[in-house]
Amino acid sequence: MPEAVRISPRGERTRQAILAAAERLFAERGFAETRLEDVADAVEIRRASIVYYFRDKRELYDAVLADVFAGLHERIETALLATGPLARRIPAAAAAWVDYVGERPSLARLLLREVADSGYRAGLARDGEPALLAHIQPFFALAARIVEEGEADPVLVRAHLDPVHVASSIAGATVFFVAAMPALLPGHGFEPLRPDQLAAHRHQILDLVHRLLGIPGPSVGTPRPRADASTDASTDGHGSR
Amino acid sequence: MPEAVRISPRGERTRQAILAAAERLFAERGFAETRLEDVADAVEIRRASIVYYFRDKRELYDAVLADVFAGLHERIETALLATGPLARRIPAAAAAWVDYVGERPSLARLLLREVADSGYRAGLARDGEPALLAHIQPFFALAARIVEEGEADPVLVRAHLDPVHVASSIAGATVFFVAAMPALLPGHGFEPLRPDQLAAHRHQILDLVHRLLGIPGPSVGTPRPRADASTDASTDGHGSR
DNA sequence: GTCTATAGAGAGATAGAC
DNA sequence: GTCTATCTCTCTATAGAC
Repeated sequence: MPEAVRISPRGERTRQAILAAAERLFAERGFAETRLEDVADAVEIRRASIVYYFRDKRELYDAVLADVFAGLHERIETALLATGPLARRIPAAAAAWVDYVGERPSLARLLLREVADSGYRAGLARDGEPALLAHIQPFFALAARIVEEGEADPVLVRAHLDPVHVASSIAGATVFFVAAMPALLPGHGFEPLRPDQLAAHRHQILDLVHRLLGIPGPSVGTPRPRADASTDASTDGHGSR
Repeated sequence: MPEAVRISPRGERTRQAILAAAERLFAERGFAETRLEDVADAVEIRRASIVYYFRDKRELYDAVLADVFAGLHERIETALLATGPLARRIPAAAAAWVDYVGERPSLARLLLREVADSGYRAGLARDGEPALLAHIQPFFALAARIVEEGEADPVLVRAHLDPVHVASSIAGATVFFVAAMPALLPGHGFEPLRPDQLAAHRHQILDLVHRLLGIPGPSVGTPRPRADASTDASTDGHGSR
């Protein structure tokens, strides 16, 4: 249902600014705790103007989720549908996941919240449908393709794993890594988004994936998963948002 | 600061009932979305009566967190301070973690939410201090003891891992496993709390821990991490809350 | 201990001017 | 497109009777 609201260049900029501000605030505070007033302030417009672009708060939130998940899907899809054996494409997809979360850490918190909300309550889109599900569906379509392909792949058959189990472990580990670190070690200078620390995490995840697939991974001879604050920042300085 | 409010036997029962109902609702819906009215309804009292036991909503929430985390701490502490080599106690602690989450799944969602909230916003106790931190502190004390002990332990020294990294991966994986499964596969009969599925997850986690410690784990010769809905429920029937 | 009743703040939605 | 003004509802917190 493409909203028929055509938008001028200026309007498009405003719309994007609203989306960006909302993404950050919804991620940091959650749906209920986020005030439209604060979103408006961040964009330096008035609250009522938001309604011009998004019917109501829920629609704005859904637009944010759609945006964030679409970006992720694109990355994962690219990795999974590339050429080459599954045993390479699957780790590539895991790496793409980690990198995307690093670039767009809002995703980590939004996902954390959506998962926490899931199953019961009010996290429902306008039509009373669970919000997360709609945005996750494309990933299942992807997964189904891969599983099908995997049934003819000796590596996958041998590993004989439960994709949901695997995906949920990876997702949980990364999302916790990004969001929980600064939380639990305030003042320790922890920066999970710093390129070197993110790389360490990526390494750990890849290691796990390879192990689950039962194929030799990057860990061979490289015992490096150590990422405390004392790591020398010889890489560079940015990596935050 | 022990509240000086002495409570009669009847009062104690009411208090516990409020705590239990609040735990479930805060976990399912989050702090902001939970109505004290709903808590009262669940206990079959009137909203105003809650105030007799808990000054306000925030205090009730903090009491819930304190209760849940205290229970966890007890389990982990027991496992970690037992006798025997660290290489056995650490996996035991991981298993205790998984089992506790299985018994008290509220913890998974509460933790998910607290982590998502962390860093920025309003998840602050009365004194303006981050809520999570206070309840997590005892775990750090524990961790510090173990790290100190580990410095003299050849196994630990060799593995040379970052405890925070490890703990966050394990926590993330389990919590996602418990909360994300039913969310992402509604209607698939997924029951992460079912004993057999929980056992499969515990196995996966232990495997990971052993691998990280660089010692032989339970995985040797037992390729069993498969936990889809088709698993025959030959164990038993309960395991839900 | 538990209740009824009410006060009071907050925040989303809407109407309509510019 | 963006604003001001206002309406209305929801929910917490409080006062005080039983």
